[in-house]
Amino acid sequence: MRNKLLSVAEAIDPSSQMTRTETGANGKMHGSVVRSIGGSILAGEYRPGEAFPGEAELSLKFGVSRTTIREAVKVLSAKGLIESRPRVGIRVRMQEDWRFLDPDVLSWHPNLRADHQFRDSLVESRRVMEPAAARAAAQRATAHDLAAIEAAFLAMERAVPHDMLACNEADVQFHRAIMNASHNIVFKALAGTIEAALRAAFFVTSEFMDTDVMNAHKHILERIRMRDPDGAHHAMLHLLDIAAEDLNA
Amino acid sequence: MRNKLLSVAEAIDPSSQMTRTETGANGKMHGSVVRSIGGSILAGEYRPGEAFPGEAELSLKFGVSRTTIREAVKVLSAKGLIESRPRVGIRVRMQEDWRFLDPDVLSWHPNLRADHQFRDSLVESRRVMEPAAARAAAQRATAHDLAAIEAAFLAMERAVPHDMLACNEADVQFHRAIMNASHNIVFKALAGTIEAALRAAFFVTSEFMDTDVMNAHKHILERIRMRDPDGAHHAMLHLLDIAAEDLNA
DNA sequence: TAAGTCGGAATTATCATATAATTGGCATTC
DNA sequence: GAATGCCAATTATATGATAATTCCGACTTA
Repeated sequence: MRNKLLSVAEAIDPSSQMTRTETGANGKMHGSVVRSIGGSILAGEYRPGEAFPGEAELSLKFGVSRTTIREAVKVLSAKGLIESRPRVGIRVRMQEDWRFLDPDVLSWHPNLRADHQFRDSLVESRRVMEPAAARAAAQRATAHDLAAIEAAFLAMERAVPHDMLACNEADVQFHRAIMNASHNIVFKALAGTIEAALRAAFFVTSEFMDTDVMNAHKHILERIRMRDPDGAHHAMLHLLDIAAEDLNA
Repeated sequence: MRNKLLSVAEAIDPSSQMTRTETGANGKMHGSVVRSIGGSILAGEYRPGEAFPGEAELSLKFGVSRTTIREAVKVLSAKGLIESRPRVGIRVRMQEDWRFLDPDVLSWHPNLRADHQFRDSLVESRRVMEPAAARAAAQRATAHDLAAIEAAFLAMERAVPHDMLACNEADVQFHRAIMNASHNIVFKALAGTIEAALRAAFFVTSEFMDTDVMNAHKHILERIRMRDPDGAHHAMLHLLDIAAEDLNA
C-alpha cells in the first residue's frame, strides 16, 4: 500500500465541523432546536409513526416559546423527517421519506464516519456517478469549466507538500468542478451532497495525495481537456479505485 | 417505433399533481405561500443576492400574518432557496445551493416537462444509476426485496391492458423497489427524487408498456432473482434504452 | 349487532402585538 | 485613514388569544 502522507481525518474536531452550504442555523435558537431534534431522530430515538412530544411539551423541554418550536418543526417537516397534523400531533416519518441527500440531514447523522453502510454506499455511488460525470465533462466542458478544474488541480499541486487541509479542500473542488462541467443538473446537485458527506464524515475524499494520486488527477484533467470521454471515464474510475484501495488497507 | 399504447402524459392536469412524498403543505396557508414564493424563485423572478421583499411586505402581499410568512421563509431556507438575516432581509441564494433533488423543489419547477436540460440530465443519470442499482440488487436483494419487485411487476402485468394510470404507478414502484433492493443509501434516497421528477414532469417513466417493455421488465426481475449482477445491469440498461428510443421518436 | 352520524375535545394553525437581538452603515474619534 | 461606537432597520423570539382540523367515543338507526 501507498504511504499515508496526508490524512486529515484525525486532525480536526468533528463537532466543530459545519457543511459549507448549511442552512443558516447558527446561533439562532430555532437552529439549535432543529439540530437537537434532527439529531435525536437520526439517532433512532423515535420510531416512525410513534408518539412524539407535542409543541407545548417541546416548548417546555427546550425552554423556548411555542413560536420557535413551530419554526423548528416546519424546518424538520421540510426535510421530510416529521409531519405534524392537528389533533394528532407530531410524528416521525418513515426513513424512505427523509431527505437523506440534504446536507443538513447528513450533518445531523450522529456518527457518519463509523457508519459503514453509509460509507460503502457513498463509495459505490461515486464509482458510478463520477466517471459518468467525467465522461460528460469531456464532451461538454467549456473553457471556463476547464479553467476551474485546472485551477483546483494546480491548487492541489501547490498545497500537497505542506498544507494538507488546503490540499483536501482543493481536491474537493476538483471533483466538484468536474461534476459542474458535466452540465448535468442531477450530477451538479449531487456534488453538493457528496461534498457535504465527505466533509461530515471526514474521510475527506479518502485520498492520500501521493504521487500516484496526483498523477491520476492530472490524467483526468488531460483526458477531459483532450475531449476524450472514454479516457476521462476510465481515468476517474482509476482514481477512485486507488483511493478505495488506500481506504481499505 | 413501437406503438404508443399507454401515455399518461396528456391525461392529467399538471396543476393537480402532487409528489407523493410532498411535505405536508396542503390546504395550509403557509404551504401556499411556500409554493408561491418557491415557484417565483424557480421561475427566475429573482436573481441571487438581489433585493427581496421583507417579511412585512410579504405579509401584506399574501394577506397573512407575519408568523405565517416566517414559517414559509423557514421552509424555503431549509430547501436552500433563500437566506434571511437581520438588518439585511431575505436574499435568494445561488442556484448551486438549492436542494435541487428535493421533491418539493422539483415540484415547484414551473415547467419541468419542457425543460430539456433537466429531462436529458435525468435520462443520463438514470442510465448510470439504475443499472448500477440493479447490479447491486442482484447481489444483495433479500426475499422481501424480491417479493416487492415481483409484486410491482405483477401489478404492471395485471394493469397494462386496461388501466394505464395503475400501470405507470406500478412501473414507478418497480424501479423504486429495485433501488431499495440495492441496499445503497444513496440510491435509495435518489429513488424518491427520481420518482418525484417523473411524476412532476409527466414523462412518467417514459415507457409505453408494449410487449418489448414488459419483457424487458420481466428479464430484469429474472436476472436479479438469479443473482446475476452483470445480467441485471445489462437488462436495466436495455430497458432504459428502448424507453429512450420511444421518447425520442 | 353492525354501521353510520354527530359532537366534544385535543392539537395544531393562524393572528396580533410587543420586545429582544443582530448587524450594516454612519458618524466620530484618534 | 483606520479603528471605534452608536443608530436604525430588520429579523428573532415571546406571549396570549382565536380559528381550524380531526380523532375518538357516544349515540342513533336499521
